[in-house]
Amino acid sequence: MTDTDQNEYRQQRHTNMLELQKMGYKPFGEAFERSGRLADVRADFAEEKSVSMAGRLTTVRKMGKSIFADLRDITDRFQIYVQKNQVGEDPFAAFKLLDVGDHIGVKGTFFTTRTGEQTLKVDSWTLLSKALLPLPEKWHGLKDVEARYRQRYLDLISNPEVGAFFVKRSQAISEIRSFLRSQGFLEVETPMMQPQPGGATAKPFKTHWNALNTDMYLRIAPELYLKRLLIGGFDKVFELNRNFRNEGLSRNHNPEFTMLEIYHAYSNVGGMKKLICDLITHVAQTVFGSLKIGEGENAIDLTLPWREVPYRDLVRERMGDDWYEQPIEKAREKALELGLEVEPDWNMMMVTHEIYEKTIERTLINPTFVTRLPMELIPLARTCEDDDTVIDVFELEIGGKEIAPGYTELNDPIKQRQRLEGQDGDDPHKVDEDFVTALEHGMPPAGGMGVGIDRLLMILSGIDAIRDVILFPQLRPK
RNA sequence: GGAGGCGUAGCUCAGUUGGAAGAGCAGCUGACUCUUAAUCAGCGGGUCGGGGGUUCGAGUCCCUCCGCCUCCA
Repeated sequence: MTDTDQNEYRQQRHTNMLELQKMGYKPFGEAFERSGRLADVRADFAEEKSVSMAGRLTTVRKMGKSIFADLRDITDRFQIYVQKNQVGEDPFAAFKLLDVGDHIGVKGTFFTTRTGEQTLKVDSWTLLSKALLPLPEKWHGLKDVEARYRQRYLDLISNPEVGAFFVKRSQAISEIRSFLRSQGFLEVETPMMQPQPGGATAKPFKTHWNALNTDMYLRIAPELYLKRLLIGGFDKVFELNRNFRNEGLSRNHNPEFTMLEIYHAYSNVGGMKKLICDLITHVAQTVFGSLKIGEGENAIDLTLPWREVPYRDLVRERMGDDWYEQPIEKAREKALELGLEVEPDWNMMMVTHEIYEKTIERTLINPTFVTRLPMELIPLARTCEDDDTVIDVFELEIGGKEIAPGYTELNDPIKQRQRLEGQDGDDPHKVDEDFVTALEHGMPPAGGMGVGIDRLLMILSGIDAIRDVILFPQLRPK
């Protein structure tokens, strides 16, 4: 018994492979020089022109002494025509042993069929790689959600729009990098393994460094290292890479996700605001071709300028002008009426923020900068000059999702220590002494910003599950 | 973690009240030199997610485990 006995498909294809081998074909062939990708070759189509192309055989229409078949690569599908008289008796017989899914290379000349389809008349062909398992069905494609993620390669083969999106994702990432570079920002790489996770409030993944017998954490944010670089004199830096948070899976959460963090010395929250407007509209325009996304109720218009509203004004606008003047009991009642669960010991700020997160945030469809958030929510940024109970910050909301928070960064080491101690009062060990020490050496005033890239791409492409914008989303191991 | 839904051929899916496991595509055999979801004729293909139970009899009902989806925490 061998594993080729597993099912009739593998067995049949194995048999076909052995037959081809007998006829002198190498089932897992060699390099093949093609004139170009299928779309490029098609772009230069001319009657009688000689070309070579390679791809995966996706459909085969056998008609006695001639065969029509489709080749596919990531760019296109192209029809080839194989005639017994043209290629010769043995190569024709061998071609009939090919299976859907095999990679082949072909050489021949262009012609146009009676029905007007650009086609390659094959002079010779070679086997590049045998597929021992069949592809998903050609017409319905692969729909099984689990299989699509666990075997993404099958998804990419049978659902062309999936591949098209990930090409756009790659272009968007590339545009973000070149845009920031053109503005004078320096891309840097900081540790993904950190002795102490910081820069955000989230559960980290823990791992162990054997040689040093010490626990390490996958980063939840690169922030504290990027700020060290500001102290070191890099005045405009960004990092575009993965963060890890030890949380569950959902439509909007993958435990590893792509984050862009940007820091600009001598700038502030206003500078960040300008930068994110320019960055997002640039990517929308160059990669997705429009500032308008979707239709109907949830259509998003990215046309500048974007709305800006202080947090408390927004709350008053939705909950009534006297929201902050009422007793806390009344606020709790209203939260309960909205179907929210609030704890009896929550204060006004906590109840209000619950309402904000659960009911108000999701209604902010067109880009909205929510500014002046309560200090308790954000420990690492500065308070406003005119009011030290609110933070000089924005949260950019698009499509009902938080896309990017931007700050005027806190560079006062004394206040920073107080904030960190206040945040984790029970466990003073969690104050990152090394970071506070760095601040004591003097960090320039700066604007800083984080951009959730996966969510941004969901917005720009109109895709509503994070799994569909990540090539290999995490799933429970089988 | 909680509630609900789903899991049947390689793929996409049916399966009635508990009574002989089905279709299309894919595969195999044959015919066919302009087809394109090729067509025509014929033939094979199943651990009904795993395990247990009820029953004369389970894809179907019950329990349990696994995985996926949706909503909630």
